[in-house]
Order: sequence, then structure tokens, then C-alpha cells
Amino acid sequence: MEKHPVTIKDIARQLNISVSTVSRALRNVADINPDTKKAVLELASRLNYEPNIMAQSLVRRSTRIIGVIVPAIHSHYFSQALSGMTDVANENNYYLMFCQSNETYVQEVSSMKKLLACNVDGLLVSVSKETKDPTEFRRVKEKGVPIVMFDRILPDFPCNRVIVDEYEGAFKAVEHLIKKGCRRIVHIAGPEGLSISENRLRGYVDALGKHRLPVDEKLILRCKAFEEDALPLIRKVARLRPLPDGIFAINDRTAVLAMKYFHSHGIAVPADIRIVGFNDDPISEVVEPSLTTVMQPGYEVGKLAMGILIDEICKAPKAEQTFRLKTRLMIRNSSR
Amino acid sequence: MEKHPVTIKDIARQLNISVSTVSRALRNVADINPDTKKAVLELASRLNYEPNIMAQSLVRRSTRIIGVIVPAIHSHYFSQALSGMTDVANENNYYLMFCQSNETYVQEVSSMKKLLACNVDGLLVSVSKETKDPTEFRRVKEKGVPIVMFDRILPDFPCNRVIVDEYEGAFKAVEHLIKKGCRRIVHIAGPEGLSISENRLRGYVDALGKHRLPVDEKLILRCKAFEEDALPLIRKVARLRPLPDGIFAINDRTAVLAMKYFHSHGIAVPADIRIVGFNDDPISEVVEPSLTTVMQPGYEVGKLAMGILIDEICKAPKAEQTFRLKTRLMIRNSSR
DNA sequence: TTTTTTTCCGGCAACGTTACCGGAAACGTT
DNA sequence: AACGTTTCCGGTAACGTTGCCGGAAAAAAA
Repeated sequence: MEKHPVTIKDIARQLNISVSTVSRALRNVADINPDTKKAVLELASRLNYEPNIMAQSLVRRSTRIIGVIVPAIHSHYFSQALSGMTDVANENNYYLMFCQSNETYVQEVSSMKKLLACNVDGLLVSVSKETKDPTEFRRVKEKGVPIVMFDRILPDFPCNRVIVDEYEGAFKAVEHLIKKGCRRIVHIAGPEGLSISENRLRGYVDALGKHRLPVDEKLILRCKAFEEDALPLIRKVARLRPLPDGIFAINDRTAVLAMKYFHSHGIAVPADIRIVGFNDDPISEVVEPSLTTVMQPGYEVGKLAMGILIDEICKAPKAEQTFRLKTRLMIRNSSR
Repeated sequence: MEKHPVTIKDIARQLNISVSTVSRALRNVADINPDTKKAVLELASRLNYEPNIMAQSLVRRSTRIIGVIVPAIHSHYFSQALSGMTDVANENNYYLMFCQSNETYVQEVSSMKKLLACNVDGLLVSVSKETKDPTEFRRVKEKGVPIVMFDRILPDFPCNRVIVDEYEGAFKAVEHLIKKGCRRIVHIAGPEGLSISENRLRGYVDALGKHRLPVDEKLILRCKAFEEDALPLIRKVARLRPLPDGIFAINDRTAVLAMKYFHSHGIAVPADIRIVGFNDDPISEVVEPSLTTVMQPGYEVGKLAMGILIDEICKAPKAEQTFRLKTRLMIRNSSR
């Protein structure tokens, strides 16, 4: 074991030809005798030759590696997106390197440095909840490495983007509550400054506006993290008088947390209060009562983002676009 | 933009010294004047120099890239494991390339080929449900690329392994049911031949044996896939007479499926039938009644597997071991 | 036949880095 | 002063591959 992997030189030596001829035979280039080509290909497959990607990328200045940075690899939504990316990357003969920021800006930047050192051909990023400053991303772009942002984008940083239409999703969710008769609807919002938080909040506000309901600041509660600090907010909601009759939560975990809390405190869902979440996590189908929620097509977001990035790598630069995928309101029992 | 990234040569030119001197200054080697070293380091950081990993790996014959193959990136358990791996890899300055087999042998092998072409320093594999044949893995090992298998291992292929003690987990789960008074316990088992299926089955059988309960073949039902074909089996269970009084399911999704089915068919859980699952997916906490299940430490499995692989890459080969992480029985309402 | 064109191949340099070797200069020793 | 030692540096080859160029041999045209 530990033999040298077979190289182009080995083939050249055995066939008594030069390395450049072998190289040409292995690729689809003219200037090669069909017979030699056949001989080379045969020997190559017999020896189980695999080209050395490192050497290739060194001379080609392109690695076919794409770097991906997400806040957390575990997380139903992101792991679905990663899955979509992987499938598309595979089809197109690209390699993927994954990093997670664990929701910190520091890890995000250090991951980016590492990926750049690997000469990635492109970057797929969903920013951490701490990230506000686009300068690091600008630097990368100036080096000529294309970036596509997905889901959690940075408003100040122009680039191709793939997001779900969270505004519309939120709007539909809140409108659904209104149609069910809710008049005092709480929004448990996400961390400030994050695009997804703001979009969902806007959807909430506009839906109220459309139906001429007042926007009461006291009914808008902000999480700092995503789930960790939701419980105190939920307690606050339960103590509000009169009790709100609807909740639109930033995500399913928060919504479920609220449902569990209400259940153990004698507040009935949906009779006393209706609840809608966001994400369509597996838990939403399973919780009792099942949770109405906004489905985001994570797998599709991943596929699309990867597709766009690959396009940007290969072809001439087009105008930067923002692609919005539609959400779907999954109506279940928590709002019936 | 699209400027050449700064190389060791640029530094050498600007400082009027040779590339080898720069190279030495950048690394921790003797044979370098402290002053020159300082000058080089300063200029390097001023120019934002990053060494080209491709070039380094070409000459060092080591890429610091580790390939990971799992059946599915989405999946609560695997995404947790990947998360653990990523964190450990990062700490140790390794890069990760992820592939998913989508539970097919073909994709698994093609992923492996691709990763090898990238000259990965090691491989972390959890095999697909189709995989029986160890020859491809043997080949890799003969090339000197270390493999650590985790979770879904291949019995015929000797290597370092990290698994959870599924036997003990299953044993405890079934024993728990017995202690709650169950006497006719069904096992909804996983696909045949998979290590995890077999280990859990053995735990089931042995727990029955220990408590002198008969093993009834009619109470052991096999899934072919994991969840897709579970429903017919559950129907079968519901039609059994006398009705079984306990179920040990291969995973939480199957268990929840069963609970939902029973609920809509007037069978009470846990009064008529007690249920235990496997995995501790988020859904198990949330379902009504909450699901008793066997917790597997996915994140820890990932961390440990990566740690062992890195050890194997760096140090002299030690005897191959199988590391078993303990599970924990999470007792909830579905078995009370 | 000679000339032109085509076909095919080998040599060389390059990609960015490291490893090895040899040697100049500075220092220390007797 | 002559010698050995140490310190530090530059040159060169190599890692595996591709791209360019020049040229020999074969084929086509004159």
C-alpha cells in the first residue's frame, strides 16, 4: 500500500510517448492520432488513472470547488438547502466545501479566508445573525470570486441572491389569521437587522394595514437569538390583557414553544388563540394541534443558488438579480 | 478586479530576496534571520498574502481535505454529525468536502472516486442502505487513504469505527417496555443487512430473552426503506389479534406515523399500546403524547469520528478500534 | 518530382510552493 | 592568522498537469 498514485507520466513511460501526448489524448482536443488516443485511454482505465485535481487547478487557476457558509449545518432548513446544492454541484462536476459560522461573524470571516485560500471558484453564503458589515464580502468580490447569497442576505451588498418571498409568506400567514377572525395579532419577530426578520415583519405590518387593523407596537416582540430567548416573550404574551387572539411567530420552534406553554396554562389553541409559524419543520405536522405554517422550499433554494453561481462562474457576468421563490401556506389545526 | 492573487514571488521581488527565503520566513523553520523574517511577515500581512493551498498540497502530497459521504445531508441525525465534524475539522485546520449518496450504492462509489481525485487525506463514510460490498473501500485503503466509518458501518470492512451502542439502546428501550408491563412487543425493524438494523434487532431479541418472553417472528416487521413503506406495516400491526401492547420502532418518524395511525383508529397510546422510537428527533418531544425514544449523540459521533480520522492521518497506525458511544433512553409519555 | 498542407508528436515553460544542497559571509577558536 | 562553525541565503529541481511552439513525417497538391 501507499503506492504512488498513477500519473500521466507513468502512462507516458509505459507507452513510450511524451506526457503532452498523453495529456492531449485524455482530453477532447484535436491533434491526436485516434490509435494513440485509444491506447492511452485503454491503459489509463486499466491502471485506474485519475487526474490529479490539485495539479489541474494549479495550472488552470480554477479548482471547481465551491465554498458554502451557513449559520448552522444542522437545522432542518439549511440542511435541506445544502442537500440541494450538493445534488446540483455533483451533476455539474463541482466540489463542495462546507463551513458553518455558528451564527458568529468571526467564524464566518475565518471560514471565508480559508475557503479563499483553497482558491474556490465561487462562494455561497447565508450570513450569520451578527453580520452587518459587507466589506469582507466586497473584498472577495474584488478578487474576482463570485458570491451568491441565499436566504439570509446582506442588503448593503449587491450580488445575485436567492431568497424565498418571506414578505409574501408572512403577509399570507397574517391575512389568514385575520380571515379567521383574529383582531389582536402578536408577532414574535426575529433578531433585528436580519433580512428575514425584517421581511417577515413588513409582511405582518402590511397585512394588518390592508385590513385596516392598527399596528400595536406592544404586540411586536423581538427575539435576540432565534429560540433561546423566546420563552420570556411568550410569557409576556400570555399576560397581555385582553389576550391576543392570534400569533405569527418567526419560526416553528417558537410557535411550538408557545403552543406548549399555552397548553400547560389553560389557554386553548386555536379556540382562544390561533398560531401560525414559519418553515414547515417536521415538528409542525406532528405537534398537537398541528401547526399552520409557511413552507419554504429549502431544497429548491439550494438548487437554484448553486445553479446561479455556476452560471456566474462559467458565463459572462449578467446583471445581478434577486430570485424569489414562492412560499406555501400550510394550513393545519392551530389556526382552524 | 480579477487581479492575480499575491504570491510568494511578489513578496520576494519587492523585498529583493529569493523565493526560498520568503518560503522559509513564512514557515517555522530555522535558517532565517529574524530581521528578514519580520520584514517578510510584515509585507505578507500588508499584501494580504494567503498561501495557495493547491500548490502546497501538490508538493506536500497532502491536501488537508477530508471527504465525507453520508446517505442524506438533510436528516436530523446526519446533519448533527456533519456539524460536529465541521467544528473539529476547523479547529485542526482541515477542510471538508461533503457528498451524499442519496442511499444508493452508485452515488456512493462515484462520490468516493471524486473525492479521491481531489487527493483527500482521509474519508469519513456512513454507508447507504444498498451497500454490502466492501471491495471499493478496500481499494481506497490500499491506496493509503485512511477511512473511518461512522454510524452505518460495513461489518466486512475492518477500519476504525464510531457507532452508538445501538444494541444497548434497543435493549434498554425494550426492557423499559417490558417493565411497563408489555408482553407482546412488536419490532418495526430497518432494512435488512444494515448494521444499525441488525444491532437494534439483536437488542430487541435479547431483551425479550432476558425476561423470558418468547420471540414471535410475526411480531417482527421489516421496512425496506426507512419511512416510505412503514404505513402498511403499521396497518398490519393494528390488525394483529390480540393487539400487541408495545412497539419498538426503528426510528422516530416510524413511531410517530404509528401513533398518528393509532390515534385516528381509536387505539390509545400509551393505554392500549406503548411506543418507543429511536433517534430523539425534535418531533419526538413535540408529538402528542410525547414519544419515548433512544437518544443518539449525533454531534458527538461526528466530533469523535473526525478526531479519530485526524489521528490516523497524522500518527503511526494503531490497531483498528470500534468506538461505541452510549445512548440515552428519553422516557416520555408514549410509554408511561 | 517538388512544394504545400495537414497530421501528429515532443520539448519546454509555467502554475505556486517546498526540499535539498552548496556556498558566502560572519563569527568564534586556537 | 589560519582554521572550523554557525548563520543565512540563493539556486535548482520537483510535485502533476496544461499550453504553446516548432518540427518531423505523412498526405495532398502542384
